[in-house]
Formats: sequence, structure tokens, C-alpha cells
Amino acid sequence: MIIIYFLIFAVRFSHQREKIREIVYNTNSHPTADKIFLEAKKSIPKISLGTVYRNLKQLEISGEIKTIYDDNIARYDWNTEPHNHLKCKNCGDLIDIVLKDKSIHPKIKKDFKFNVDKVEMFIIGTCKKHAKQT
Amino acid sequence: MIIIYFLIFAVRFSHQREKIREIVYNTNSHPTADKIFLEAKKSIPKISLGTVYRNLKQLEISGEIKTIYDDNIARYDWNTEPHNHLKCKNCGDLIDIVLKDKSIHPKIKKDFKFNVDKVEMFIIGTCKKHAKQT
DNA sequence: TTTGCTGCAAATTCTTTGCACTGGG
DNA sequence: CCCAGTGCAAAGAATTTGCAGCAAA
Repeated sequence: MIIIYFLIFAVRFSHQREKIREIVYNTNSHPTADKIFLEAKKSIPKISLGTVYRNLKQLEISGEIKTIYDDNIARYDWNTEPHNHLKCKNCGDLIDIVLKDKSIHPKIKKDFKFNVDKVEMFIIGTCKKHAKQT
Repeated sequence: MIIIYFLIFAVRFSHQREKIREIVYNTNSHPTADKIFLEAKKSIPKISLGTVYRNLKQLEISGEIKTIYDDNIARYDWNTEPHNHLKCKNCGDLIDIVLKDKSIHPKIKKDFKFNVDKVEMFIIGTCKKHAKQT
């Protein structure tokens, strides 16, 4: 079974994929595909955007990274653990937070007969750098 | 002042906009621009997609509707009150829910020095129609 | 008459894909 | 040698925009 698995889904080493993984794993700002592309270009000048997208998709399928959607654009996150994001409406920064409170799950199951897998949360407001000084 | 306001932001009546507002206000399924376009076409055959997008944007700015982003596509919601959505991963349906619990706000303010305006939540799981029967 | 709104099509933006070639195993 | 992965460019999908004509007020 394992042999068949590798025969069908053989994944080869590639410098491009390594670089892309490295970029995502060394960035906390949840970069977009374009940001990753521009960064990768610095060391692999001929890399193409198509390659970036293909590898990001593959890394997501293999569970190494996670895609999050900020309004209409995909951003990539090395943190695949369940967590949520604070979004500052002034600077656009996404800040990771972990909310351990799962008290909502049974409530929703009870009220809506809905089985909760995960909660994706964007908490919008102003971060400490951009809070209005009154 | 009020006169100047109207001079600058004069908004005229338009059959197209009325129809679009009517469609959004009579649908609970959070339709996409394309769905609204197809629906509007039934009574205004010459309406264009550009008009639909322009009017949806205008209705959002005037606070009459709200845009929600479901992964990569915009959906439009007549319900502009703070509320959240359950998304069934099987059928893709979005179900409105209102969570009154604001206990998270002071916690985030304290822990992250982040002022919370609103919490946008997608709760992903399976709705009662699509729950696996074990 | 004035100018906001429309239809249409072209343009943009983000993402995916077809294809011939390259390179890892 | 085989075929996964690549660069490139073209195609797609969703959304925006320029423009000339239409139509509210």
C-alpha cells in the first residue's frame, strides 16, 4: 500500500519548493503569493508565478502550510494549528492569536444542529500601534 | 450643509438599483454578484454585470447591504446587523447566526492591546441536512 | 438642461493551466 | 531513462473602469 502511494504521488525535491517553504516559514506577516514570488526571485531570478502558486497549493495539500483568505486575496500561513487573526483596519496587519475557548461548539450544535469542525475568525479593529490617541 | 451633501452625493432613482436591492432583500442565501445578475436579467434583460457590481458597491457604501467574503468570492447580505455565519462544508450553504457573547472583546484588549470593532466568524462544519449518518 | 446611471466592451487583478523543456532520482 | 517540476505565456474567473448614449430631476 505504501509503495503504491509513493508510485502514484511521487514528490521530488525542488529548489523552488524549498525556497517557497522557507519564505513562508520565516515570515509572520501572512504573505500573499505575489510577495512570496518577489522574495523568491531574489535567489531564484527565473522562478515564475505559476510555480509559486503550484507549490503553495501542493504545500497546502501536504499540510505544511495553510491558506487564509483576507477579503479577496489568498495569504499563506506556516501555522497550521487552529488559530485566529486580529486584523488592524489601519495598517492591515494580521496578528495571530490562539483562542482556546471552545464553549461555542456545543451551543451551536444544540441551537442549530450543526456540527462544528473549525471556527475561522477575523477580529477587526485597531492594533496598539494604530490606536487613535485621544 | 445638508444641501451641499445632496449636491455632491446626489443619488438618482434607477430601476436597476431597485431590482438589485429587492433581490438581495428577498434572498437568504447570500447570493453572489453573478446570481443577482442572472436574477435581475429576468425582469431587466439588458442589465449588465458592470451595473450590478456598481450598484452593489453603492448599496454597501450607503449601508443598505453588507459584503461577505466566502473564500474567494463576494456574497451580498441584506442583514447589516452584526452576525456570523455557519458554513456547511458539504452543501456550501451559509446560515446566519447571532452570537451575543462579547466576552472575547475585553480579553483581546487586555492580552493584545487591540481594540475590537467587530468579529467576523465563519463556523465551518456540517449542517443537519448533511451530517453523516453513522 | 444637467449629470448620474447604463450597457458594452476592454482592462485589471488574482489564479490556473497547457506545453515543451529541464532536471531529480 | 522516466516523469515530476519548471518557465512562459495564454487562459480563466471575478471585478473594475472608460466611454458614449440614456434618462432622472
